[in-house]
Amino acid sequence: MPGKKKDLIDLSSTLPDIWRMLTDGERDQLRGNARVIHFKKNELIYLEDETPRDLMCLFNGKVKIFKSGVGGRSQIIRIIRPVQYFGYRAYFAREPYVTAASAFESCTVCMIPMELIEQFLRNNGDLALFFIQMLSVDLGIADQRVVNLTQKHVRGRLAESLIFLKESYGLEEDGATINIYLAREDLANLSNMTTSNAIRTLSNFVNERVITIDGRKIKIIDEDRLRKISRIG
Amino acid sequence: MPGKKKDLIDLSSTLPDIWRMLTDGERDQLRGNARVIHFKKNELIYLEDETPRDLMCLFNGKVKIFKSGVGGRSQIIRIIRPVQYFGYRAYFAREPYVTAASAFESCTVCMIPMELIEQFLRNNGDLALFFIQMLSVDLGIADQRVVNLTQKHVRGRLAESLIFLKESYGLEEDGATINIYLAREDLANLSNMTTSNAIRTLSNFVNERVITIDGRKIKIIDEDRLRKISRIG
DNA sequence: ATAGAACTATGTTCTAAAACACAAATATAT
DNA sequence: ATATATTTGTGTTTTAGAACATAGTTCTAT
Repeated sequence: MPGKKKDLIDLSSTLPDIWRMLTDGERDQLRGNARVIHFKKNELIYLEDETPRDLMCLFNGKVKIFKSGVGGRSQIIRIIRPVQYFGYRAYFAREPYVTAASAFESCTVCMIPMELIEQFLRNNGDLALFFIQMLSVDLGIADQRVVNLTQKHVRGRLAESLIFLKESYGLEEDGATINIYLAREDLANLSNMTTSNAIRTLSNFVNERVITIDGRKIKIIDEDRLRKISRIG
Repeated sequence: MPGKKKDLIDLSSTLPDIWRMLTDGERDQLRGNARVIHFKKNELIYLEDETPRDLMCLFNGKVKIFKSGVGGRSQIIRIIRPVQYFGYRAYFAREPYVTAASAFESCTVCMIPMELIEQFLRNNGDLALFFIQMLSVDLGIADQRVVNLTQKHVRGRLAESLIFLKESYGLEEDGATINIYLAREDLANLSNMTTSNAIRTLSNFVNERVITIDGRKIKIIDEDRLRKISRIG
């Protein structure tokens, strides 16, 4: 069916890790079952308690994975950048989603039925190891995050988030501005604090000449100091 | 070599999940490479920053996985009961350990070289899925734990830990006493609070007739109320 | 272009939990 | 058995950060 949107995507270049590990037959199956879906800014990609069906691969845009906790307070659990996979954990655990995902900004996501992936990796040790490694890395990060979010003070947590955002999404052409446009509320939910505290602490960082802010654009002036603030908590 | 300690252990009954999935040849290899090691109470099993080498399976006893955070403050990340596997995450992530493990009480651990396990699961989809599922479940728990530890108040966190200990290690013959003998400090490190607060909050629970305490023995009197305290935070 | 909503900023008050201090009770070692 | 260390229990003080209040600012939609 020439002309169908999914045929226009070159999966071999957009799904680099997985594509490389597949046989020709598996690649055909993947081509026939992958869907590419576009999400607008702030649109929900999946919801807590839903049944997981697809492996998702973020082609472009930015995604947050979050959880609503006590009194509906939201906590951002992790953020996704291109090209990263997400949405597969709950399927493998045979559970409904315990998190939700939404688009920070408009983005393109490739959806591949998890049944297909499971079938592939049962006979493909490399692919199995690929998922085992991703899960293992994420679990290590989650363990670290428990300690950081519970033991560091507000300044340390915010500094850590800024560094984390920089390392995840990089800098703009000026080599200083963090390449993401986040509301203070999202910054707060990422760092486990109230919006007021995120705002106040950002101002403090500005006064201390560690960063500058221009609306939502954050420029890192003194990364060493920021890292030190993050480290000492 | 009859008489060697490792030959005395019947791996088919002590490693139920993995054993079931192996071929006869793999079972022979496993028998030849598995070691059984005994740890005394409070002995360290592995340390943060060490290189992971073995898959560990707890045959009996109780183990804590913990991390030292800001100012050396320790946080218990998860606890292991027989028969559970641990120690494999860091190997799969190709990282040094980010946690340490020690014996709550004297225990027996079976060590299997990770190289062997990796080799097995490359050709064994069921075994690969077994590890994928364990990691996926643990990652879901870690995500939930981030929210619980950061958003719940002291009472909610302690109530949650008590229920968690009960569900992990069960009750003694009286059907009420939690089957683990923990110092208040460990209870605090599990629940992200100071020892004083663990002691004080335990006393409060006693006054409210939710539990009774006799030294380190904790008896759950009103589990419904305890669950409610945990839920509302 | 303008109204309404959402976001940002800052000051003030309040509270949960940490920090500290000390005594009593237990455990451990010699 | 006795001394020493560790753990438990409680009261007091201090503080980080939440909650609340209010105003200015910037989006967004029609």
